[in-house]
Parts: sequence; C-alpha cells; structure tokens
Amino acid sequence: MKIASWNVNSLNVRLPHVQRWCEEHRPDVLSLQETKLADEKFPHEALRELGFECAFSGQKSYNGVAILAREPMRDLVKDVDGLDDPARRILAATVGEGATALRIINLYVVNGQSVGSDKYAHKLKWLTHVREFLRGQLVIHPNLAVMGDFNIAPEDRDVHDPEAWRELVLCSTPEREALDGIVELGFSDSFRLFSEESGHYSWWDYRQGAFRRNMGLRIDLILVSAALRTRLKSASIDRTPRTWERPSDHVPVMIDIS
DNA sequence: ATGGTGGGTTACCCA
Repeated sequence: MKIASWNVNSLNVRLPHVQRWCEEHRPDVLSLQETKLADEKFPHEALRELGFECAFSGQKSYNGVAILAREPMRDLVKDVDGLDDPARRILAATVGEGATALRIINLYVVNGQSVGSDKYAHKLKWLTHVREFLRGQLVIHPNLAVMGDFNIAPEDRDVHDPEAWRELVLCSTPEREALDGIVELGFSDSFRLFSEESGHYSWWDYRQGAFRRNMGLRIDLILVSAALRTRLKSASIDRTPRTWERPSDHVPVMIDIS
C-alpha cells in the first residue's frame, strides 16, 4: 500500500502533474497541500476518473488540503480544539475498514515567515495545539500516519547549507523542538528509517536555480505511529516532478506499507 | 546586494 504527500502549490495549475504522477506511481492515498481552491472549485471529477475518492478542506487563494484515496473515507476532521484558525491547513480521515483501517492526518504547517515575527509566534502556538490533537488521535487510531508540509527541517542533515540556515525560519531550534515534541508522542520520521545521509530534500526555492544546485530542505515528512512502523517497507522522495515543466516547488514524499 | 521566482489576485498578498 503506497501513501504519499505532496505540496502542489495550486492544484489548479498542478492537476496535470498530479494526474501524471498518480498514473506512474499508483498511490493508494495521496495527501495534498496548498490546493489554493475553494471547495466548490475542487476538481473531484478529474480525480474520480483517476480512481480516487476525495476529501478536501479548501479556501480561495491560500492554503487548502485534500486527501485522495482509493477507498471511501470517514470521520473527517478539519479543525482542532484551541485553534481559532480560518486557514484550511488540517484534514484527518480514516481510510479502509477493520484491522487494516488507516488514520491519515494531512498537515500544511504554518510557514512562519521569519524568526521573531507574529507569524512565527503563530506557527509555534499552532504546533502546540496540533500536538495535543495528535496525542488524542494516537489513542483512538493506532495505525496513524501524519504527513504533509511541516515547514520545518528536522535536523542539519536535512538542510543543504546548515550554517547559512542557522536559526532561520524552517530550521530554528524552537521549531525543531516543536516538531520533536510531536514525534515524541510516538512517531517515527519514516524517511530516516531507510536513509541516514544528507542531500535528500523535498523543497527547493524557485529562485537562483536552487533545484539545479540541490540547494534544498527536507520539510515534507511522513510520520508513522509505532504500529504502522512495523508494517513499513520503504520511504522515499521522488525528485522527478521538479524536472517537469512548470513544477511545484515541492516534490512528493511516499511510503510503502504491508 | 534585500535582489531573485512563482503561485495567487489586481495586494502594504503568500510562499
């Protein structure tokens, strides 16, 4: 069973990429971030033709998350206790039935703009509330995967130039501690169970030829619960869509579970 | 040196 996550930076623009990638990789579940579409504009017909059920929580212009799945989804959650946030950044859904049912939580974490800004403070507060939500979800749903654009590079080995990024937004110590606090609830960063080395990134700035020079960050993650970890067969990042015409600045990350 | 690119909308926008 393949589960993937991709910040598409406008599903309207990137729908052909999603179609192409899904035809090539056949994911069973795909979480999308930054769809930037109001729900009434969501392209569910095109995605149904690809074989997916769709759950989505969108808004015009900014943010927006969706989960595509081969099987019907239930128990959707779009808001979290304590977060009075109109931005559509969270979508939880249960895929499948019985013992193999899987809880998917799709996050588009607040970017935070710059260390010390109001948006940065909001990011840290947002992560605190999301952590409490995840703590509760983990109790109810042992087979849990939390994925998305975390807008945090977990460690220096996830950063192309750690010294240049030292204590900047996406890499600062308080952000990493907030992420650690989530992981310590009982998750594993799936990618790091299979690959230890640096140089593997999921996002490259559009500017200054950053992708060509591999000046990236690994900020798109799939966290798996302990129960799911025992079923994990692989975890990877697919750089190829970044080479396609008019790409997202992020690429898909994925796991394979038994 | 505050650039540069690419979404979105037509903005003191967001990444």
